[in-house]
Amino acid sequence: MTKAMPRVFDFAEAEPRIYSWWEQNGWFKPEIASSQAETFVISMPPPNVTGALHIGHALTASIEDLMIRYERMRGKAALWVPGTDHAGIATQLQVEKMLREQGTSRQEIGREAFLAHTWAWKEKYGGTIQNQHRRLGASCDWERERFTLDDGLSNAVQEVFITLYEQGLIYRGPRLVNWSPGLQTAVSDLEVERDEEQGKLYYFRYPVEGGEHIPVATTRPETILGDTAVCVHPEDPRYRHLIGKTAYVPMLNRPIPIIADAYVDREFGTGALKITPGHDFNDYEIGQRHGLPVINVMNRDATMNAEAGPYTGLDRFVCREKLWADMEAAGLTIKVAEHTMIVPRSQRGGEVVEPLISTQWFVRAKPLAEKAVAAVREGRIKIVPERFEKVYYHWMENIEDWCISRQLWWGHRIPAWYGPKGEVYVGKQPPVGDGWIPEEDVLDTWFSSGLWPFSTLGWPEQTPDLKRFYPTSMMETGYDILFFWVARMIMLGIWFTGEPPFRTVYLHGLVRDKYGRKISKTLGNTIDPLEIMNQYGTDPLRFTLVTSGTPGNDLNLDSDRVEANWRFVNKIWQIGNFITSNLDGDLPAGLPPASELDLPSRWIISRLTRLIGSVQYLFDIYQYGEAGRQILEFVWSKFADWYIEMSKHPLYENDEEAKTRTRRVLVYVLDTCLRLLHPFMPFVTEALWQYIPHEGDALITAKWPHADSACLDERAEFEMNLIIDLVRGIRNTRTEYQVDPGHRIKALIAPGSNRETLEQYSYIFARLCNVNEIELLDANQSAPDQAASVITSDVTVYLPLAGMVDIQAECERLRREQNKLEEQIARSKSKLDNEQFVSRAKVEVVERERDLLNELQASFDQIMERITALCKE
RNA sequence: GGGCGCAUAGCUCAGCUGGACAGAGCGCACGGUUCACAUCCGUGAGGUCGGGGGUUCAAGUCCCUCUGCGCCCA
Repeated sequence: MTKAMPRVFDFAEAEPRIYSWWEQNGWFKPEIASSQAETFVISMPPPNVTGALHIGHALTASIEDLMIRYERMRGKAALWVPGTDHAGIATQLQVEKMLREQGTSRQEIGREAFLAHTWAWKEKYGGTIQNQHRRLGASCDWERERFTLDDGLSNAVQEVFITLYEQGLIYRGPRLVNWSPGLQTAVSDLEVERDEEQGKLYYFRYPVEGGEHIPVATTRPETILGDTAVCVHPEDPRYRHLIGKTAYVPMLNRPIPIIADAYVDREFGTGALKITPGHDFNDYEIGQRHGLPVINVMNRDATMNAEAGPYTGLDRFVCREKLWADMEAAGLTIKVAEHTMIVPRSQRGGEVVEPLISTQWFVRAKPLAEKAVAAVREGRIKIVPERFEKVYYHWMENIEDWCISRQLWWGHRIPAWYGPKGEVYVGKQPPVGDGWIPEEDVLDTWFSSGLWPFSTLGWPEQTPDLKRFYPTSMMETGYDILFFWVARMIMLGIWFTGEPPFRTVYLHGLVRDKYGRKISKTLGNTIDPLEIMNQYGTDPLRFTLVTSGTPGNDLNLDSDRVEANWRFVNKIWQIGNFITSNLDGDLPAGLPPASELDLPSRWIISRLTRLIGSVQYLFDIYQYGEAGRQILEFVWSKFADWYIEMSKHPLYENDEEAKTRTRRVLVYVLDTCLRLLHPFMPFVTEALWQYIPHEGDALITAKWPHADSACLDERAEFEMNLIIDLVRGIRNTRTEYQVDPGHRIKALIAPGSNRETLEQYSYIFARLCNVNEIELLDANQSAPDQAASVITSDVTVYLPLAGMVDIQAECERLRREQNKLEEQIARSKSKLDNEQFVSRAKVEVVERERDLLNELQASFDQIMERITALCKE
């Protein structure tokens, strides 16, 4: 006996209840599968521990949960490892902001107190995002949750650092790095964004010995103070005579050489280049080639240092103005021109990043990258969509050393010590003896997240989890962190475990607003997933996120679609309502034998079987969105609109066996649809499944459907298509003749070759197009003149609409139909007359075309017969 | 400079391995209180699939090229 269902799906009530029921039963754990089961493992991209859920997380979680639920239903030991990231810069900024509001600063309270504050902050806000993932229905194994600063993971970080150092792959040294003056730390190349901006190009005259001048242009005049050469093209006739002479740095009068290098672009600016190895990456290289000294003129806060002479202490931009004004006064300036240039800005703070000489720790990336490239080339890692493989190769093959030290406090402290004589020691513990000072810097957050797939499973310990679940199966994340994260996981994973950390990389796009604009706080177009879930529930949000786009491409999120999918959720619920309210007592599980089934049942089962096959194919090629759309189409436009409507006939008649058969089909189809939909919409499907007859405890652990080709029934599909076409034709005709929808009409059917079927299933017309009286005509019987006709294949339905049918109008209608058919027949015939088509196209295609032509021909004959009988010239 | 993506109905998007008439949702027009659902049902209007060329018996779908928009790398 089934329980009565509530009339509407109360997601606010159901979601938390169902989620904790799942969780408490341990169904999120891989242990529910047998110990021999194949594994399927995803490491969740760890969100910022103190962050809040945004729409991008919702997309990530929706896709990953879909994958996990699908594989779990397929019987795999599915493990989704959740966790969070300490997000060094972001979190430190949050806490510093708080301290500022309290009137203090991290410098004031010191490192230890600051870290205590940050841990407290993490404890306070750390749970937020996990709970928000619960709201999304994420079926991850919370008992295996990890945090990048956990002891185990910190140990992994140290292990990796020390090993790489011992292998000579980590080194420390002064180098030109990207310095973020606002954050007061070095950042990696990836953390610098380069955008075109409108700036100025300053032209000025560089004094040369002997009273000559050489014109030079720069976008950053303040760096003049750090120039150590002027460089010209060796073949530039304008300046050739100056090569080897001495120039003098403006305002400082420091002598520097004029050198020649083919790097100089003679077309740009004045064709002469000032060289500042201490503040420009290209100049640094030129400086190396020519053995030029490196002069650093800036402090870490981007004020000028003592090397700047009279400008010492000025901010870099103030210095720029002041220096230029002084040069102008000294008659050294030429002009200032508008200029579009590339400005490097900090990804985080947005301020202009300064190339600065600084002693930092680096990873020599090339050896790691080589293995990482090979893994993808050899197919041990597959990237979906495939086009990203090219992007990956390009980056990996041109990889630069990775600056991994950060002048922050929140993060993994670099395991290094400096001895009293300036020695460097790398290890977990300081060496014995006095005077060893620990390294102050911490590691780039991505260094620890680069270990995520194996550090979360216990590495470097050979834990049972590591043995069973590593390598993981799927890395699902946004394409925007392909380099930041995915590439580094691959490099470090292979280097340290000897295996790629995952088999497949699936990259999704960015969520944008409905007009395709990037989501940003300043634009005010942020989409809060929590707001959407409050309004519509989780399922519509998830379904929308998964079905609105295609892999690897950005998706424009339109709230109208969420609303439409909310209606879909209701539709499913109402289908359940209908079916459960029409059940009575126990129902045998499964389907009755096909031989006992009526035409609509054989048809819906055949269509459902095709759907399952199609969904399987689409899942196999990661086309989840299309799969979801097809399921929706089936549920709404096949099952609800047709089968359920037709099922009312047996359900409301008195044949108990027919009733039972229909109920079994209804339950079977609904059950299968719920299984197919569960990975997309876990809550409503589970909630509803509990109301229908089922075996097993929960849908979350139910078996994924497979297509049984024995259920395909082409004949049934043909016959149902015919009936559906006729029903549609009758509906059209009724509308065209403006027959009141409530008005029941009579139909005379000339059944052609389908007499038996139409006789048996004439109730469908009664039910679906309000025809109350049906008469099947014999071959020799003629139809009344006062009737509209609906023609499909060799069947004609006459609707004697007394007083409504104007014969002339009907003839016009028929002639329009005739013309249309003639066109179609001509098109079809010309194809079949084409020898090339018949000989080269696949047999099925040719056969289908022949069938089509036969159908068209039959309709055409019918229509001509009617025209002859009815229409006089 | 190199690479990539997108361009399909008024709007937002599908269309996977090329195969009759090009699809959905929303919007629009018309009509519907019958026992799952007005969070619904029925009917309809609306598209030279960005332009051009090519491959093929067959192209929105593959190739080339041009235009526009966006992204990544340098």
